[in-house]
Order: sequence, then C-alpha cells, then structure tokens
Amino acid sequence: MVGVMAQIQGALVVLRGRGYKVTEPRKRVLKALAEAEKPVSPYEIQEMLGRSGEYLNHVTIYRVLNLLCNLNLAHKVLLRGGFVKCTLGKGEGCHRFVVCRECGTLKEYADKALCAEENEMARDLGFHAEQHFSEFSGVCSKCQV
Amino acid sequence: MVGVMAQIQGALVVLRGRGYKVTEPRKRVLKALAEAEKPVSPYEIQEMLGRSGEYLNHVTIYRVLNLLCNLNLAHKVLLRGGFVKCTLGKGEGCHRFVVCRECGTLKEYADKALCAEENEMARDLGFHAEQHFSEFSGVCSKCQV
DNA sequence: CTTTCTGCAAAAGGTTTGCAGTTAG
DNA sequence: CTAACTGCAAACCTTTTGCAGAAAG
Repeated sequence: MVGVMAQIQGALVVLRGRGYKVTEPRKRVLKALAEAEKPVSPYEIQEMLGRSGEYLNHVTIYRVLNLLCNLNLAHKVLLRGGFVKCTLGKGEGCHRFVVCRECGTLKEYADKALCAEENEMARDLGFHAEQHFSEFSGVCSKCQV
Repeated sequence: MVGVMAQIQGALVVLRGRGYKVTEPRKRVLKALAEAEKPVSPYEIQEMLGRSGEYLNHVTIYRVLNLLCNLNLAHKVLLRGGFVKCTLGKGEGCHRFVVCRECGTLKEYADKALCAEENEMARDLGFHAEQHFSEFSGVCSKCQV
C-alpha cells in the first residue's frame, strides 16, 4: 500500500520528466485519484476537491485526466465510466481490471502470458493486436453473499 | 457468411420467442446492423436508414438497441463506441472483439479456455468474475503495411 | 381490446472548443 | 520572459424521461 503523498510525488516525477509543468490543478487531481477507492468521474473529482475548499473547473479536470491517461498515470474504466489511478509499473503487460458490480471496487492487474495468448488469438483472426482492453465484471469478496 | 435477410429472420424468431413484438422499427434497426460492417452509433443507424427513406426517431433506436443487447442479438463496443450485431451462438464463452484501429473492422470471437483462465485470475484477486469484457485494438490484415 | 411500442418535446448528462488571462520554469 | 496551462462561456453530442397516440397480437 503506497501512501497518497508517495503516489502524487511519483506522478510528479513522471510529469517533470516528460516536460510537463507541475501545477496546482494537476496536483489536486492526482490527490483526488490517490484518495479515491473507486473509479471517479470528472465531476466527482470536482466534488471531492470542493469538500476541502479546492475549486477546479471541470474543463481543467478533463484536460488533466486526459494527460494522465496519456502518460499511463491513470486509466479510464469503460464498464462503469470514471477514472482510476494506475497502480502498476511498466513492462508487465496490458493493464486490466476486475470491477465489483455491487460496490464498484476495482483491482488492476497484468499478465504477460494472457497477453501472449490473446495476441495469438488475434493473429488467427488476421489481426495484429496492439492493445488489450479487458475488464471483468464480478463480485468482490466483501460483496459475496 | 449469413445473408442479411437470414440474420434478420433469426433475430425475429428470438424476439417472438421471448414475447416481444415484431415491429417495423425493430426490423429496420436489425437491417441496419446486418448491413453495417463496423460498429455504428444510434445516429449513424438513423442516417443509414434515412438514405433509403426510412425514418426512425433516435429515441426509438436507442430503445431497440437496448433491447437487442439485452437479448444478446447485438453488442455495444466500448473501445470505439457504437453497436454491432452479434455473430456468435450461445454457450461458447464470453463474446470478445478485435477491432482495427485504422478502418474499424471488427471480428467477434469466443474462447472458453480464455474465460476459465480469466476466472482463475479474478479469483486470485478475491473476485468472482461473471462477465468478461475484452476488446483488442490492433490492425487488420488489409490495413497492415 | 389490451398491452406494448413509438414519436415527440424536452431535459439531463457528459465532453469539447476558443479565447483571454495566469503561471511555471 | 515565454510557452504552457487554466478558467470561463458556450457549444456540442449523447442519452434519458414522460406522455400521448399508434400498432401488434
């Protein structure tokens, strides 16, 4: 479990390293993502920040999220909508999610073997696969009856 | 390669069998999906039909698509947005897609073994997986250099 | 004939764009 | 000081809702 501060710091290093400015809005969005336990929408981020008196325009939040996704510091969750911080490092294969249909809890994982299998699958269909987008909907341990 | 007419007829059987009425709008949406070679949005369907002088309100299209997805006669493609007709039968595992990032061509496939592996994966993370959404973005044979 | 379905109008969300002013480096 | 970034206003696109009339079985 990496702390909120450490997560933000790590992301800032990536930003700086890629030539992006470290700004207050970017830090705030990163903080909100670090604190969120489920995928959050841009407006939910705005609300989270609002509770601690930190206003951000929603357009800014959209733009920051877009940047973070491009840098692989965050991901968009398609099944439920919303965004999550990335919790994995590089070189482990595509990032995948398991999402609880009850509480929205999400876990990110990666598996190179799975990627390889899927690439082969795609090849059989005449495709060269580049990205594997994969989300499982299910029930987490807490929500199981 | 199943013909357009046969596809529509097959879908109508399912509709009737489940107690839904066979209506003109539903037949039109099914026809549009059968003719489409890529995922199409509700408004694209409206436009396709418009070209042959068949008007449908977009709300109706949304509702028909929603029904077709519930009956597994169509699927929503998350990566690109839009809907496609289902081309697979039952009992072969989750339906997955490979989508060409260049031309949008899409192929549907299913693989029980993959499902099993993914379920195991999810179990390791404390989840009971129920549905696997899985789309690969890549390049189809025609679009490869 | 009755229930289901469609069209319309309108609203409700979600996301994007252009521009002027601000800020990080 | 300059390029990058943010806020605002407005537009745009997508999806949903409620209701009255139409159509399937």
